[in-house]
Amino acid sequence: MPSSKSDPAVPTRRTRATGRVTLADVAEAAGVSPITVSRALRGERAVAPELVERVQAAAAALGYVPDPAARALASSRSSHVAVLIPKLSNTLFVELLDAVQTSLVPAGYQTLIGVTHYDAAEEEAVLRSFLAHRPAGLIVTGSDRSPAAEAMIEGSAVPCVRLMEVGEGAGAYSVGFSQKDAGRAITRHLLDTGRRHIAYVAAQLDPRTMQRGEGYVAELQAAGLGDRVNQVLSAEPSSMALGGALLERVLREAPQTDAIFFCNDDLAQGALLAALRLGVAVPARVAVAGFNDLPGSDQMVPPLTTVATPRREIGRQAAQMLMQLMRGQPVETPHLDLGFQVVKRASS
Amino acid sequence: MPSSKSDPAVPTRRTRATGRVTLADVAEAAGVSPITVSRALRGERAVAPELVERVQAAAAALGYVPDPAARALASSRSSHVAVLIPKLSNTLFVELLDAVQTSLVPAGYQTLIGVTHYDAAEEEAVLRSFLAHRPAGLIVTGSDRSPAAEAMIEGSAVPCVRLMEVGEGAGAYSVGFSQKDAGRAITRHLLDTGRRHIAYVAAQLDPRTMQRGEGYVAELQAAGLGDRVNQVLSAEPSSMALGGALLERVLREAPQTDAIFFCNDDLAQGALLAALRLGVAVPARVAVAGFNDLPGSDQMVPPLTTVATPRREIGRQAAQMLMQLMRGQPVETPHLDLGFQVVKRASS
DNA sequence: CTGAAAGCGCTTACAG
DNA sequence: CTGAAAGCGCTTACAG
Repeated sequence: MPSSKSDPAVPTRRTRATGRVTLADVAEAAGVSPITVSRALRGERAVAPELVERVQAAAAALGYVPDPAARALASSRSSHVAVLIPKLSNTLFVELLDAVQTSLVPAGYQTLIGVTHYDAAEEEAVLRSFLAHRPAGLIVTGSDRSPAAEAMIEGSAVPCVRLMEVGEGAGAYSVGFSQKDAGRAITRHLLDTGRRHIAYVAAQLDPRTMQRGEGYVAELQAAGLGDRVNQVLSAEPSSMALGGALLERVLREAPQTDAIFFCNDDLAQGALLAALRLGVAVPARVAVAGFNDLPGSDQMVPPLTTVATPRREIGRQAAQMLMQLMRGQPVETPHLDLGFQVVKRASS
Repeated sequence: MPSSKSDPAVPTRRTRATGRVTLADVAEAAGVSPITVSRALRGERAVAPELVERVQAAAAALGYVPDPAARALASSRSSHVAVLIPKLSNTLFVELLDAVQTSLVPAGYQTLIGVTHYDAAEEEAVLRSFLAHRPAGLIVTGSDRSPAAEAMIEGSAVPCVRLMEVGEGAGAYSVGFSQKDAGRAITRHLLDTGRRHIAYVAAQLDPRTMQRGEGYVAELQAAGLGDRVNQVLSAEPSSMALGGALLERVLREAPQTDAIFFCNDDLAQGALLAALRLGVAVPARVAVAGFNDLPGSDQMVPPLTTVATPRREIGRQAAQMLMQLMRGQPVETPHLDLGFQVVKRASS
């Protein structure tokens, strides 16, 4: 029979027992105080090895799982890491996210994903909501945000690592590569193969896209072809269909074009398929290069020349860096440049 | 000058002031008790309209943001919704996730994303960790999980909606469509165009893939072609490159094949590109059909015949259903079948 | 190295 | 319709 509250044989229990195994339960089982359990389980030193063992055994036996909410409330630090990315429709960001998550989850952090849609107001709203969770860390894409958003990040004092760009203007900690240098490198490759009328075709127009364009311009100028600069910029979201349309447009409006550098592989893939449909010979009539080396680029007909970007490694290293910051450990290389690789395939 | 703790003019503050604006601050500003603020802000009835207004004004003026951890601890329900998907490398799941998130975030829920990699042990680990957060709701993909995982879901009493499959065996609540019927429909389309040697080529081999295969078999049998069944199953992860390789293999091992139904568009896209490379005429020599209508399928050469699946709508509706469950509201259609659409393009 | 006390910022359950 | 009390399950800060 269930014992009533007035039953004197039953020790007084917390009124709102949730049935959950708590620190106190483990403490009782191990014969120590709750605070000792807390310290032992968190691996805080200053606990006798013997007690640590006893506590761990008791915790395992009871199936104890710490309550993240209680922990967050008491310590004013949650186990959440907030990750802000512009879009889920770009494979690049999904892979970045996947890599970050793969590193963080085994270490006991929960990833909170915020999609900003390249919109400052949305980013601020997401940030506000996330910071209320007192995340232990923050990972954001690039360094292009509103002053208000920057202020929120600064004001929160939450460790923050920025992805994809590197160095000056990329906050205190960043992992990425030089977008401009990458734009230069692929442009140089096209020049090296004899192309002289090279267009840069971009969509979405985020800061990284523009930086690649700057690299393209710089390289043309260095080659004495500054007057040949032809940037075709579309603010529309990037897609394969758009890439095809832009190829057509460039060949119509600037028929002398003999090479196109697309800011992202989805555009370039779409352009290659459109070229097949239209009977435009690639690379004979026009060379095509992309950026990022996304899935499928090596399968195209012809295979797509592109710039391979180390996004998985960027995600992994950013997670490592953030974990060091969250633990209060020093970071030896606050701006980590992981480089890039020009991948020469048959489209150029 | 900063007032010292012993300064008698300073009212005693909580020792560990975090600087955060709390319920108590709002209560003081509004001249009511904290509990009234709590109720007013949560929109609980039984608060005088005038007070609600006063409280909201005070909260806005102070920039009050509720602490999710405190809320979770006190109510033993967090604002988290855990979403379990097999992989981030399949666009299908990313779009599902995006749709779920787009619906949930504006309603004040935080999405916790768990990637299971089609691995039972990983799924159990993720589930264990997520359930410790006492999520308000749970969204999982399909109904293929270990008894241990099912038991954890049941035992947690957290409302759960399953995605992509529908009806019997798909738990208490599901949003999706009949994978088997979709497999039948695309097979019938191939039969209708005169094909008689149709192969079903699948990778990854999750339950949904197998259900599509059952539909393929059923439709062939219904057409009196039960002896023509040719299922080529690869446990490898799905990819465009694999699709190309499987096309080659099928045409080599079963040269009489005049149509291939691939379980996912990435395989089919890879097959179409391989066909271009190899000079295999599609659809003249062999018709190709895919599944899901992923980005790019309409751009292929020739454009890919496939089955359009309403994954965004599935994500959206699942989120709506879950919100009703989390609010304790009744759900009129616990198994929501959103159907599918055969998209006839030039590859068949 | 260990612990008793207090508190994190909310909500629940009980009164009135 | 409103509130005082207690408590959610941890960690911090202070002692010893």
